[in-house]
Amino acid sequence: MLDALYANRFKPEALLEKSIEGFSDPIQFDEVLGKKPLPLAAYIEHLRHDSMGDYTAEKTGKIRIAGRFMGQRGPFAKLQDAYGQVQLYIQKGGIGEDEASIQKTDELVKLLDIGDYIGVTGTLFATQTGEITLHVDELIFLSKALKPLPIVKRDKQGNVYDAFTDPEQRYRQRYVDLTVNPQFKEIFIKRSNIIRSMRRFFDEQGWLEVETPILQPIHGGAAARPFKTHHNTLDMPLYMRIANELYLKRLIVGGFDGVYEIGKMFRNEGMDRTHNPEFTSMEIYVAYKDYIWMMQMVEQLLESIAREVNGSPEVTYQGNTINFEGPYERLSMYESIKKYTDIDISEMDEQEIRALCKTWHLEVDESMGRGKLIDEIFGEKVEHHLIQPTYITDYPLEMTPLAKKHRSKPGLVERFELFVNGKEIANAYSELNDPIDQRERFEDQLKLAERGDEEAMALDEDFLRALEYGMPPTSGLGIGIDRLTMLLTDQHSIQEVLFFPQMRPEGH
RNA sequence: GAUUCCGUAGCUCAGCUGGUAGAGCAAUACACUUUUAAUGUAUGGGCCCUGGGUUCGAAUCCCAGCGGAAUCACCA
Repeated sequence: MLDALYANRFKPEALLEKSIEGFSDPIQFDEVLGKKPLPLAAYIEHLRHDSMGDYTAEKTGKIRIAGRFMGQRGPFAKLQDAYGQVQLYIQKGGIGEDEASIQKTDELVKLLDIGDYIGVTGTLFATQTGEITLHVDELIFLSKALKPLPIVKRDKQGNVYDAFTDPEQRYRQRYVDLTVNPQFKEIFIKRSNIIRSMRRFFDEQGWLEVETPILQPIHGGAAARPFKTHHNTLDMPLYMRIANELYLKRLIVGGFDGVYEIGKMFRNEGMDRTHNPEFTSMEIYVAYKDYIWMMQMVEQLLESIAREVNGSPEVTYQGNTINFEGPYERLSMYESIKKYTDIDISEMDEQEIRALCKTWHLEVDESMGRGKLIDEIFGEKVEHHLIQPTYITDYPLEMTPLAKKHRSKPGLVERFELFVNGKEIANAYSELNDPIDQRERFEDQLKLAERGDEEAMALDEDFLRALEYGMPPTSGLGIGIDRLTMLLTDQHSIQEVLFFPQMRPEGH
């Protein structure tokens, strides 16, 4: 049952009567300037810059567009399509073939509400104030907005009135946010451009985009708590993937030179402004390469994305200017700790490092191995200093069960993480391809699990079997797409780069 | 999970030390057929998040719950 608001707004009998032509003879939107449908707002922008006002009817001909009616002031109305807003001139008593149709159109215009979809045909002209405007000579009703949109107004100084800003409503009703807040819509367009740009970069190298299982019997490849589900026919538990690394490596074993996957990962952990339970990652594995090669590849990749998406390798993020031009600073894990604390821990054993942590009042417990302790120090003392893109390399072996041992530094692995603005955005290894070593590393993880480390990695026998058939030397990389998007769009919160961030259900 | 702040009209918000609701925009009607957020006049519109408590009386004070935000914890 419609309440008073909607009954008042819908005026069903009246509208049906006025709009019958629109339903029976659906408008066909012409192809104009090779674009269909015509992005009129973009076209007008083009005319402003390139044609110096040559937007006469002779030049542009009749134009038909469709979109949302977004308010009226006298004979001037706004029509909004996917690309922006265009002013319409709707002259009372001036639209129609004969008296009857003129009257009908006038009545239809009076019944329009903000948000209604209409289609119009007309010619362009410039008003006294110079705004390029569509002089409407045909108008049909297409679809009704029963609920009123919150209308945001902006003046010439850029002041915003009556903004639709409540984050809860913006996220829950993203369709409204996208309709009335073009600045937030832009973020999502940019996100799409980032992914397209990345995909093109990889495709140009000849690497293959693949898809691997999201439902996995063993949740391998990372350390995190999974979402668990159940398959009825097989009557077995399945896990939503926390990573796809072990599957992509199986494909390298299968003979591909380079494979990558862009997709959702799922981690059953806390939510905050940089974590959502499902998030998008890009993982790539390239055969016959190592992590040194990968560092240089990442520099080229990020610089080219930044240039393509923002027009410059420099971006401003929360007041910091970040430059994605390579090469980036490279510091080993130990060097970085030495640089920011003046203490060299490279020769210390687990007990000494634990003692050091205690003098700094870091939260440590007996379940933490040497690797975790070092990670704790790094997170507390170093991470926040790394504003410009910086590679941290050569991690302690215990922290990284899937990376290859360092070619010259005992106890370390060939790994780097890329930090930007104090946050990790990429992680890469020279991949461990020795099945015997890999089995030992998994067994070390089991020991950590026995000590109470809930994130220790599970052993995957089939993955070991794949390695036993032989895997070429390979370098692998993962990039968090959401965090990269946050950086390139200057957003503080992951929710602003996800169309539908996870929320608690609305309850009453 | 902890702490702090917030929840009032479709939207943005005001409601002081308790006396049962206000503005602007949006909506409706009429007039105006024009401009560049905002024409005028009039009108309608509220389980003041939910449930308890204190009180003669609660949007306001107290408790619990629900939802959101920030910070912290967690998070390779």
